[in-house]
This record gives sequence, C-alpha cells and structure tokens, in this order.
Amino acid sequence: MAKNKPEKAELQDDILKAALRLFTEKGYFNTSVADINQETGISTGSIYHHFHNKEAIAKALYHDLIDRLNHSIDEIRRTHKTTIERARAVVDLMFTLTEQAPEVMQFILFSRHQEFLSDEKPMSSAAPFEKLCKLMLEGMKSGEIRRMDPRLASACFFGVVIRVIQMHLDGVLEKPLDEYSNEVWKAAWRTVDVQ
Amino acid sequence: MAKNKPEKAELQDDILKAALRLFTEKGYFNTSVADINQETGISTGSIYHHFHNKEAIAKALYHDLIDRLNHSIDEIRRTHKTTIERARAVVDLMFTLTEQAPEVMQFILFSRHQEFLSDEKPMSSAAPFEKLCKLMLEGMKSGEIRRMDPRLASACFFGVVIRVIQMHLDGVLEKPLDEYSNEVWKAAWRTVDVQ
DNA sequence: GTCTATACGCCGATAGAC
DNA sequence: GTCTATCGGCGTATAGAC
Repeated sequence: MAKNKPEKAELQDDILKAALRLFTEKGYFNTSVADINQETGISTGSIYHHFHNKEAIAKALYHDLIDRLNHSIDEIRRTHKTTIERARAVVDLMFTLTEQAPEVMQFILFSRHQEFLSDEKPMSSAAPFEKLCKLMLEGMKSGEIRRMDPRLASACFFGVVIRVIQMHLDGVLEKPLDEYSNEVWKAAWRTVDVQ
Repeated sequence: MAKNKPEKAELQDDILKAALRLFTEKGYFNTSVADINQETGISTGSIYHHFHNKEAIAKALYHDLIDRLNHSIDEIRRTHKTTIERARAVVDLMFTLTEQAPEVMQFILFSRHQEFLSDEKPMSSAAPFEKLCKLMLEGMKSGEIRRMDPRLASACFFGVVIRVIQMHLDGVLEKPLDEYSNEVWKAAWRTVDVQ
C-alpha cells in the first residue's frame, strides 16, 4: 500500500502535510486551495494535477492516517499478549502520537469528516476503532475484562483517554501529557477491570 | 436573561430551531441561509433582519444552549448535596437530553464551534465544564473523590459519558441509551472513586 | 417587518502556454 | 508536470418595494 517512489510522491506529500496543518488549524472549510498554494508554494494548477479536487486531498490524508494507526495497533497486538499490556500500549501510543504529531490526532479524532468526506462512516465505526473493540472482546474472553457490550467497554476505556487528549490539545491541561499517562491509564482501566 | 416577549421572538425561535437541525445534520458550512429559508419558509431578508449574519445565528444558538445547560447544572447542584448524587444526576441529565433533544447535545458537544464562531473558547473551558470541574473539586475536599488535578478528574469522568453519547449519536450502540445508564455511570465513577 | 430581486466577492476548478 | 490566467457558480449580504 505504501508507494516506493519518493521522487514522484514528493509534491503530493508536501501538499498533504500543508493541508493537514491548515485543516487542523483553521478547519477544512476555512482552508482554500489558495491557502495550500501559499503554504507550499505549489501552484493551484499543480495541486489539481495531483488531486482531483479539494475533497480528494482530505480523503487521501484521512486514509493515510487511518492506515498508519491501523498498522500501529496491529503491531501492538503482535508484540503484546495480554489485554492489559495491549491496552496500556495503546494508551502510550496515543499519548506519544499526540505529543509528537498533535495535528495527526486532532485530524483523526476531532475533525468532523462526515461534513466534508462524502460517504464516510463515523469514526466510531472506522477500522482502528473496530480493532480496539476486538481487543476488548478478547479481554473479556480471557477474563481480564468485565463482561459487557464490547462497544460499550471500548467507549468507556477510550472515552477517558480521548477526552484527556482533547483537553490537552485545547490547552486546558497545564502539564505535559506524559505526566498524566499513568494516572489516566489507571483511571481508564478501572472502567473495564473485573471487579 | 430569558426574554419574555413570546410574540416577538417567534420568528427568531423558528430560525434558531431550523438552524440547529440543519447545522447538526449537515454542518454549519454545508448549511446556507437559503437552506434555512427553505426549511422555515422565512425569507432571506427577514432572516437577516433578525440576525446580523449567519454567524450570529450560530452564536445565539450556542449561548442559548450553553445557558440552559448551565442552568440545569446549577439546579442539580442545588437539589443534591453529595458529589456522588450530583454526578449521578448530571449523567442522567446528559442521557435524557441526548434522547429527547439529540441535536442539542450534538451541537453543544460535537460541533467545532471555533471553526465558525470567532473568538470563542474551546468547549472544554466553557462555563458548564468549569462548573463540572468544581463539582469534582468539592468531591475531593469531602473525601468522595480521589485527590487529583480536578480538570483531569473531570476529563476522566465525563470522558466516559461523552464518548458513550457520541457512539450513541453515531448509531454505533444498538440499545437505547438509558439501558446503558447504570453501567456507564458505574464505569465513570470508578475513574474518580477513592480506592 | 417581511418580502423579491439582485449585487458582488470568494473559491473551486479548468484552459492552455511553457 | 508546473505554471498563470480566468471562468462559473454559489452563497452571503443588501436594496428597496410593500
């Protein structure tokens, strides 16, 4: 799925990077193609040569990031065996990603894709979240997690994590995110822990 | 703060109601004033007679709903004395509101106001959320809630609740919301409960 | 106060030279 | 493949009759 043509994909990549920055900072609808032009120095014509239209830019971005997240979750699943370890690793991943690439998390978690991507499912039912749901289900089977609707379990556990990330991105939490990591992890786990 | 001129406010109200419906269904930027005209039968000119511009409609809507939510939280604070009762009541309120007026919750909790309202703070630091934060702080003082950053406590507790509401509104949870109420409440409380 | 008709700017998208 | 120039349309907002 990853293209191995670095020379050719360079402009594409610049466009996507700039679009990500602008979309998260000002929002999709407040960002014009002219803005992307100004940000990258790439002309309108060239932008439209690489992407069919503005929506296609957002779409590529979205699927790109979803794919990467998917991959990371698979990796976690592969390298950790218990649900508790996996869940912990996912929290670490999300926190680290938020610190290192806030725009990525902002765009994936908090932009309203359905408003600008036609025929896109709500994030809650996108692939990565389905995977997280499955992790929860397996945890129930192994007895690590209380028996309940797996989607609800997922909502409870990640609700905590996601909300903390949102407040961090909103600048409401004063300390750097990783200082909350342990406390948040414990709080989230308590929502699904067996007794 | 509430206007007692029902005759005069009628059109205003129709406009706001329609705008709420459209904004939550299609999003602010996908809703034109012409759409509001079509939805209400009120002409463009008349709409602009009542509101300075499109943004002003969203702004009025936003502050209206925030005020109402604020009021409800004050009421809960008045009628319940312990933090545990208050927290429980807030969960009930939010779930009930979600069932009875899904657009209201959708708009308050999940639309990206900062993208269309200039100079608006992030929701995380809006008045109702500040109030919820204070409830948490009081719970710590009374020994009902574990000592921690009150904003973090708020994020943990309401993270669970809000995420469940979101999944419900996204149509991902199959059963009606109130059937999850007890389970969600317990899960949320565990995130802040003293050991 | 409510309407219809219209002005006008912005932005998505294309044409066509190089 | 990249650029500049330009078009067409949509959508906000206003003018002005009633």
